Amino acid sequence: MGRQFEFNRDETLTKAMEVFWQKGYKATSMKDLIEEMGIQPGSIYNTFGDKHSLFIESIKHYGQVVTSNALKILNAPGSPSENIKKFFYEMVNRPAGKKSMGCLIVNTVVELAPHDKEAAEVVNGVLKSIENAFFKCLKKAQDLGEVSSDANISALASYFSSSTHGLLVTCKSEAPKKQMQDIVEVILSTLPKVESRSSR
Amino acid sequence: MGRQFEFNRDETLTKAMEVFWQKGYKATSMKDLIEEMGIQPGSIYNTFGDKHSLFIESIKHYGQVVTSNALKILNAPGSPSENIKKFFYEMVNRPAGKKSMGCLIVNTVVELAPHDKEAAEVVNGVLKSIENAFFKCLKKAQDLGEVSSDANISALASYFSSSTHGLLVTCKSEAPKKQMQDIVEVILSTLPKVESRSSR
DNA sequence: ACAATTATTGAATGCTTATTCAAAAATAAA
DNA sequence: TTTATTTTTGAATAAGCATTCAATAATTGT
Repeated sequence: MGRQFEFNRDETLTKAMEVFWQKGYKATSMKDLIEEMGIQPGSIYNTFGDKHSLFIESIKHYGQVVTSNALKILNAPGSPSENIKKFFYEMVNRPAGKKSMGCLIVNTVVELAPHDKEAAEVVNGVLKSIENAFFKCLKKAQDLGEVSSDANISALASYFSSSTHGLLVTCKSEAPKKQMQDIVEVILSTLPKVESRSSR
Repeated sequence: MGRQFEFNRDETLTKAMEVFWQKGYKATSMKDLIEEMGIQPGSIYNTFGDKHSLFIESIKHYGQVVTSNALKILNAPGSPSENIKKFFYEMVNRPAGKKSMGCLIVNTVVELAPHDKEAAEVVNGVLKSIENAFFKCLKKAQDLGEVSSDANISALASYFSSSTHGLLVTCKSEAPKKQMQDIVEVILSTLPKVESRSSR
């Protein structure tokens, strides 16, 4: 009963997420959001609450997408250390346009986390999930004998997570693809090779 | 001739730099700057130009400090690979208060570089200087036989730079010191040990 | 057809922002 | 002491900001 919505909630949320991703929280104005989401202020406030609530929902949504994507790669059947390699090579092969955008989670850690407890909780949760996925993947690798049984896989999981952050910052600073590939090669050299292919 | 300045230019610039470092560019208001720098708007505009010019000068100043500090460590006499280790252990042992502030250069890469050409030029210059310091340090290590002569030291330099970014993001996300140490251990495992001390 | 309910609209709100400027204060030269 | 020069002050400005709300439009149940 009553008038029905003219817009799709998920679609407009995705639009908002993209604006925040591209411009950051503070640099995104309600005017930007109104234009990109294609709805009027009243509809935004009625549906998502204020700007901050909309941002929190945006990073939660982004977090879900990025987490499920990471899990899909790291939990894929077959060699777990090959899956970790795929994870990093996928990062290097991102579409050029999205490179300067980095990752909304990492961007939020840098821009907001220290002063915004609510945002910090969300992004720390996402980071913990992905680090945990690395850990489980390494555990499996260890069980299969791909990784030495006395390796500190907890440390390795933290390292891969941190290395991901590093790549996402590096790719925002005009680094050429070749350089990104070089970095990934070194990151992965901390893992024993499954098959001895090509490089150095 | 004429009235003389009542404040010290460098001191107020340092104050401004600290505010930008802590809060970011967009989240820092002129009111914040007026309070922290301890001078009135007219004096700021008269001395530094507008907010953006003051920011550019702030990141240039920060860049000089951080670059000279990195060079001091990496170019120190003695073993170059030991110097690289010191560089990373120094990062882990930063005062706790400054951890959530990360690094103004990395913060700027994430917040502004993609949309602010002038800021991008400054920070990319700083990053290039530090990566180059890593390269020269690795070259010296190679000449001394501390690093294998067929190692790709250009790739390693990019890797150490990217790893630094990663650590500076990780430390902004409430990561405990132990975890930071673990990560550094793995980062440094890509370097051959000079002396075989403790950990693997 | 009417009443009740709910979404949409966009102008209006009041607050914050960066920036300017005229007046006042301090200094140095004449 | 007066004049010229330069800095300081802080109120004033105008633009931009997030947010609200009364009016309007669309829909459903009676």
